[in-house]
Amino acid sequence: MAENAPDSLWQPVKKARAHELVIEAIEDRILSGALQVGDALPPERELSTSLEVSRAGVREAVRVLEAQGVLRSQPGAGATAGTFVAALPRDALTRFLRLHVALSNFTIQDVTDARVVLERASAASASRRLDDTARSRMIDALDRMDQPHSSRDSFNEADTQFHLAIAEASGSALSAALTAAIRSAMKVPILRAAERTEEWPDEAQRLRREHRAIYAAIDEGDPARAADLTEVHIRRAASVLFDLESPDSRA
Amino acid sequence: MAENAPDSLWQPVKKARAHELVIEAIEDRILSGALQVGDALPPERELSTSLEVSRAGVREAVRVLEAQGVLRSQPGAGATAGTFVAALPRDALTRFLRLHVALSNFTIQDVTDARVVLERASAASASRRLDDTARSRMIDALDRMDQPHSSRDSFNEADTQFHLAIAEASGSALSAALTAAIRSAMKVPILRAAERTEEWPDEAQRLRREHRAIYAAIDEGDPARAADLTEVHIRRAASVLFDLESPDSRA
DNA sequence: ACCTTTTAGAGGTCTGACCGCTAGCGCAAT
DNA sequence: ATTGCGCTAGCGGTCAGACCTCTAAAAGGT
Repeated sequence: MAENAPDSLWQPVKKARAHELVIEAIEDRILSGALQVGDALPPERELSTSLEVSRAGVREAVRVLEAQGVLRSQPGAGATAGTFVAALPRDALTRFLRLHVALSNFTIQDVTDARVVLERASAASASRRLDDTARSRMIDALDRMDQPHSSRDSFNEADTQFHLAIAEASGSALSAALTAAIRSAMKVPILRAAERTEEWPDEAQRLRREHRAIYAAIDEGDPARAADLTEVHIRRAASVLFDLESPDSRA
Repeated sequence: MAENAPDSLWQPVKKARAHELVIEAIEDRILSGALQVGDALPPERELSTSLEVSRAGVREAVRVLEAQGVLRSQPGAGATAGTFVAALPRDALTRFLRLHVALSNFTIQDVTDARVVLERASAASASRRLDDTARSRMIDALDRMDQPHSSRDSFNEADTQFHLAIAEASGSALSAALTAAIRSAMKVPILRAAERTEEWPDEAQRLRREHRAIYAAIDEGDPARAADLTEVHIRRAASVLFDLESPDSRA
């Protein structure tokens, strides 16, 4: 037999930990369709005997899936108590991105690029399918940003809501979730940057104008202009707030 | 006092669970920059006494952050043992999306739309900055798809690698991570669909041609063509494999 | 100097107990 | 009949303590 086989053929034997096996067991049932949204899992004690791991192992697995928005646990009795399959990807994604941005796994430049890509598409798509609900959400956010005495915090909140409204009007749930998560994850860093910015009134005024222009393009059903204005807006704001250079524009 | 205040003012009192407080404590230190990649956390027993929760609570929190690629635990002794702040968002994102796609929180149509948005941008960006490493990765994947007797599984694997190589060549870490996670999350559903597809040899041949054409556009530095070919490729393949209609194209 | 053994301390696991919560039941007062 | 109350079963939430496995590094022998 060959003595010196390539290393790639001899990958390390994985010793799975108990809670990982539990996660896998639950994931398998989800991926196979045996578990769907709304379904209940067996009680923790029951699962722990069935899977032959301690209850702690089961609980660690449940915690992981709960944090990912896949499960939801509730104490108590009766039909509402127990652990259920859920569908709350939004907050989970936001927390995930916020942490990894803080860890600099993704730089401000990376995040800005991704925002441009996603929000160009959101703005263009929203231009084609704007309904009254979305329209009023955007106008509401714009109006709140117009409050002359609003704090940077509440301005930032309204700013976030404006971009979220566009994302959700785009009609693509995943793109919207990604856009929303990224903008939400950047909310605090943006606020921090705004607090450091001198000449904030001027900048706020500029942001108001840009937002109004984006809204006008969407409202008039002009996808190309909405996309371009969105890109310019995001890149300019990022460069002012975070002191970035504007890289080459993308397709 | 007002009796009928708006519900929004009376949000439910939240009862924080022990492990959530631990997560928050760790997150705060990460968001404030006190904990950075590579730093070690105190031992579990120490943390549990400091935070005044049981070790189980600490472990549940660590498990959650570990699953998100934020922490990494290792048993043993000395400098390598313990729990450390890590930076492995990739697998975490893939698992997250795979589960939520399976739960139909995101439909195939949603995922396809998001892929188009992200991969158009990746392809265009890669066209502007292709280096030899990326070039050889793409060619390698293309060659493996050319193996006449390759199984659908290995074809799918090479297909995934091709799209991954483009994403990573784009130079934007977050876009690349999102693209990679989405394509990886769709790997099994795509394989299942391919196994159901009749006339697979014809479809495989069509995919080979499309991939080669995309590579040619990238290699020649033609961002617009690379983006368009990528969109057509993704939408056509999705419509064949998953029986979708091609919606309106996006900007 | 080198190899082997020991050890300390980290995470990994399990057990069994107890606490807090709440739907549903039954009983009592209205 | 309706309302209100308290009880109870069974769920998740928490905890303490024990034991196991693993491994870098110290201790010791060759």
